[in-house]
Amino acid sequence: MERTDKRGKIFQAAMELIAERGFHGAPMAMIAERAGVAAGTIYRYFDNKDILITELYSELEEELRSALEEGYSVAKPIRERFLHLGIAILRYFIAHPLYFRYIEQYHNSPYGVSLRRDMIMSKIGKHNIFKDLFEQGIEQQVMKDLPITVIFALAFGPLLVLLKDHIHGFVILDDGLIRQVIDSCWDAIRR
Amino acid sequence: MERTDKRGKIFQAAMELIAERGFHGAPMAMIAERAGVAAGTIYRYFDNKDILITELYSELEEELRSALEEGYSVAKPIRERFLHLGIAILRYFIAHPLYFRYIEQYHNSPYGVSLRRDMIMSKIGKHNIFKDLFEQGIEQQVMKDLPITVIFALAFGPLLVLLKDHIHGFVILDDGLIRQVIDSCWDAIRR
Amino acid sequence: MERTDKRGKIFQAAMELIAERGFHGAPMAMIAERAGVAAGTIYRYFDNKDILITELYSELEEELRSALEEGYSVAKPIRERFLHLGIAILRYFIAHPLYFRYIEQYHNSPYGVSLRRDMIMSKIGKHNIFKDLFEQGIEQQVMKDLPITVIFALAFGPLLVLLKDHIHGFVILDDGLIRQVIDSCWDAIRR
Amino acid sequence: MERTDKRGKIFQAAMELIAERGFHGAPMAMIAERAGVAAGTIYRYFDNKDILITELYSELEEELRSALEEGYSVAKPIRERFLHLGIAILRYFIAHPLYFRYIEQYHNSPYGVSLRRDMIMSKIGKHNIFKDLFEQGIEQQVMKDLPITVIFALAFGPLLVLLKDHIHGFVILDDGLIRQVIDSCWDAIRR
DNA sequence: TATGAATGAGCGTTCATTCAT
DNA sequence: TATGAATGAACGCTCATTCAT
Repeated sequence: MERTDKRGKIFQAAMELIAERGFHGAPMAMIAERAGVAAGTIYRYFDNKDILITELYSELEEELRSALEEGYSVAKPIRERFLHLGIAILRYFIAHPLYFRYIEQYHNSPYGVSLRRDMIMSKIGKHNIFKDLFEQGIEQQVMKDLPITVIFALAFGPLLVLLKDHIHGFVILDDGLIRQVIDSCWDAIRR
Repeated sequence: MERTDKRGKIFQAAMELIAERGFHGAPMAMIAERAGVAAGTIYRYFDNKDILITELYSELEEELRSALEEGYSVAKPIRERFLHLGIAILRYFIAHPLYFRYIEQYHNSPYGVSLRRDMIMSKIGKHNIFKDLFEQGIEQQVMKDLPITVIFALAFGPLLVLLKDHIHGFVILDDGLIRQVIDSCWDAIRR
Repeated sequence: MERTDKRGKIFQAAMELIAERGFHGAPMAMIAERAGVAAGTIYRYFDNKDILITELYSELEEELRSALEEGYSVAKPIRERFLHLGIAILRYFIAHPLYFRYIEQYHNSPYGVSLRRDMIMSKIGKHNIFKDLFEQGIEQQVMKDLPITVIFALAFGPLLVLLKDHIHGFVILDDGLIRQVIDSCWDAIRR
Repeated sequence: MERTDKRGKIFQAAMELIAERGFHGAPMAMIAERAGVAAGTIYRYFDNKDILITELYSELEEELRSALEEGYSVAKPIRERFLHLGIAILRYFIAHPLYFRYIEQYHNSPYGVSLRRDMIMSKIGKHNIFKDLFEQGIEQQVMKDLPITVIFALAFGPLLVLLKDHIHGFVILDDGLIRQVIDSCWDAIRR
């Protein structure tokens, strides 16, 4: 459609700058410059900065969801599904560290407060693979009988911390370590 | 001494506003107003906003540290020490939710980037009770042989997520649940 | 090109206000108002107030230099060249009293301290017509054998005082008086 | 009288700071600190900063006048009296460079604009030794028949420039040079 | 549709001055 | 008389947003 995909360029520029410098380190003029458009042009695509930020977040979240669902099958056993998700999350954000930083920035800001609910958990609509997985896990007595919120925290809380550490270079998450980490998370929630 | 303790009032006002609205949602004039002082007065106590923010953080961190060390004994067995710390962290921040929010804001900002290292881990000087505990745990083969960073993430990552949830009302962490959570964290790191 | 020449208007407004009221009597908002622009607009043309002040000075200095060089010829005898310069200086600043005041303000401020060297003397590059003139004058034994700094002071010090007086209305420098003054200055330096 | 002469200390502190840093580089709090008094104390002695500045100027001017009058005799011939004054001015300010800087600051500011009239010329009351000297000089046809303002500029303009240069280290005014300079000034005004 | 100059509210900070002690 | 904590107006500057071109 768009010859130059200005919208995409604005998105990319905003994502990079905000991920690297925070919302207040990324003025609209700077986003425009990096996107190669005029400042006013951004407002053709987004009503204001808040909307740009929020839509960008939604898009990233959607992309994450589809990445996680790739190769995911509800037919597989609980544990296997859990391992798949855990590994997929780590791999995804290791491959896209800026996405992780952006999402973090978002959650840790007035923007994120409104739609709330933990990062990956943001189940809009009926089907949330995490929720489904955990409910089944508890039902089948494979997982501890704890509130889903708690299961979620036990399962993925460590990943958030580790991804931060990985991005900052405090630890290197290779495939072996990733597997050990997810196994340990499983230990936390399994019966 | 101080009849009115303006410094304390400024601290409290800044902490509340920043916890609730972020650094940029808390202009100095607003902090001053909530503290019941004139804008210029803040500068008698803190050279500038950055220093106010940083000193406030240091103070909160120090308070946390001393809260955790209360009743903590290196003489006790590893597992018991771990339980003590986990429970203490949750209880402390449940009692002081604004402290938690403030500290989160701080870490998720250019300020926190410099001293980096996860929240509670910020070990100044030689002895860090977390580091000591985990090193001994690994050495005594009570904990998994993983990098300390990873152990730390497994042990406390869930708590960060849960505290957020608790503060937002998505879960209620009573004593029973607290205990179950910490037990589960232990499951993640124990051999 | 520019229909409205905002940069020029800002320059003019800044020059007038600073000349009349000093640097601190000319807030950016006031400069903006007189220039007929918004306060923020100034910053499109000048990074900050210091740069506005410094560039304005450079521009004025350049204009002065070119005014002095007009009709000046190194081929003419020393005395004639001296008369030309003296008269030209007085005429130039009588015609542009605000320039004189601005330049004075500049030299009498932290800004002017760095490039220092008396007002008109500010020789950039090799060739300074004043320096050249005085060196030749001394060499040819037409002028007293004194340090150039001293010759300069004797030659132009009176002009600075007189221009101030003229601007304040304490004396009226007409062509006759101008000539007498410059002749007297020549008396001070000639052998 | 005053055991500690706070007024004098405030004067000295203000003079030094303003001479070195300009009016705006010398906040009342800084003056107070250097004077060893509390900020509020200054207001016991001077109604406000403007008055402090103005009174300080008057005092310096008075001190200069009395320094110049020392050894000055109307009985001596014109030329001798002129030499006396010229040399005395240079010596005085070479000995008190901060006084010179302060007076310069003062004249080059909104403060100095009101009482105006050139530095040393500020004749309050009937008898001004400069005015008297120049009037007699003209009358006796020892000096050129020029407006007193002009004579004054020719006589003392060079000194102002040279003192600046001396203070900045661009020239060293020793006794020999001082004499040559004053002689040259005499050349400018003498018939 | 795209531009980017222009806007002006809002920020962090300074400092002359006041006043309770 | 002296203090210095407190005040708040005013400053330089930023940046989300608008709008004439």
